[in-house]
Amino acid sequence: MKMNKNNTEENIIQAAEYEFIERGFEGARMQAIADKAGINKALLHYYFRSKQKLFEVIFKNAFKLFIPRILNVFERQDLDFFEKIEAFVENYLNILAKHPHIPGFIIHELANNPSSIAKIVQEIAPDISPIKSQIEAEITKGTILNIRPEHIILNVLAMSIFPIVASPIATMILFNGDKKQYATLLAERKNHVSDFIIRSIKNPNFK
Amino acid sequence: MKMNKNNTEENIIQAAEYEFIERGFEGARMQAIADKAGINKALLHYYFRSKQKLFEVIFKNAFKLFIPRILNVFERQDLDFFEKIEAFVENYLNILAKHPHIPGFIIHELANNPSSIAKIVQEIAPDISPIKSQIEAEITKGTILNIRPEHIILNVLAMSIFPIVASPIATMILFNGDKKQYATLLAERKNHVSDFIIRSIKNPNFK
DNA sequence: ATATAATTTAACCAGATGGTCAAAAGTAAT
DNA sequence: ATTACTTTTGACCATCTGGTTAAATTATAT
Repeated sequence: MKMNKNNTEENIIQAAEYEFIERGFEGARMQAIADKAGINKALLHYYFRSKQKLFEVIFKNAFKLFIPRILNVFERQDLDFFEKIEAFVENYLNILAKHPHIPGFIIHELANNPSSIAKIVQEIAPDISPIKSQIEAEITKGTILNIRPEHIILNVLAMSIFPIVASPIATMILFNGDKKQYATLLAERKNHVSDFIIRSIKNPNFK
Repeated sequence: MKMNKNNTEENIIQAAEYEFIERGFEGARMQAIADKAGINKALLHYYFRSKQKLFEVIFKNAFKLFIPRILNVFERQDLDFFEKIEAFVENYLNILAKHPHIPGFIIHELANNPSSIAKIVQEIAPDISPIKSQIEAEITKGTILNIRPEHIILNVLAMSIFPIVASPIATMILFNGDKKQYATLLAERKNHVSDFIIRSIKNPNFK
């Protein structure tokens, strides 16, 4: 019996995405992927030669989502720097809310550091130098305090990503495991994070 | 031949710690642990009945390190709230620097959420209500802005933990893979993080 | 229709993996 | 020295896992 003629590959990718992101490379099972895709395990190897190859496809996809369209926002001429931060945080938190398991997946797989995927990261990694220079320009103008751009970038990412990556523990510690309360907190952060950042970097003596 | 009479158990734990934290539960191999402990694989099962049991011991230890002695710092009467934050961040970043792989380990294993370890977390999870009430008291006093305590706590943890958990990607994105530069940045954060937090929560109109 | 190429499957395989067992080696007490 | 107990080992096992192969099925072109 045969129902899908051409979307087999897409089925596999979707199934693999779920399995790899949910269980990690080591935890993922080719059989589970085959089952979820509704196909034979041998067909998996027909489309993607090995677990490793299939994984690399999934990882690449995931990493592209993880590396946000920051750059777009920071190229916009119609926003001042603070507005750019606001726009970025809101966009990014929305993306993360849709794909909450991606960051943890990336981080974990990259910690196990097989050079194969490190290479992928290097290829897709974005160039943040424009953002750095924008921050430096703002510092020169005097609108924001003299803080190393890397700290600011890291703080924005940390405050955006960490609450999602660490949501199980955070839920436990902050709300004794109550997921609804934690979801509410996460929703609040769309405004909170950018406010928090801006309050801390803004030069109170400007003008 | 027999060299260690009684420290076998300790050898096992150390070896298992390394293996589990480095490779995760799924990636860890009992054989590797046995080898690293310099013993037979059967002896592993003699001391700890199963991989799962051994893992739970390691996880518990790791989690105790991950959950910092926050509370101690926040009970000190000789520090005002801002000084407490400074002390906490410095202490915590020092602990994390000594055990950089723990947070990622905890987060990843908890994401795979087998109820067995969720139970462990629940048992050891600290009570943060004293910190919450301290923050609320400061808000009432007017020393800090009206921000939900949970956001502040989450931000402190995020800015402390994330740069370490995500160090491979962060190093890649911020410094094109230059680990030394990233290490320098991490060192700077011992002052940066608390300053950044305090600047953002301090009420500029107080008194 | 028929030859050709692409897709799919069932059956298998070798190696790895967590775990067991009975016997050996070591330790301590009488 | 014998007994009794604990610690350690080598050999082994059932199962799982990624991967292969040859044959069957389906699609495509002539």
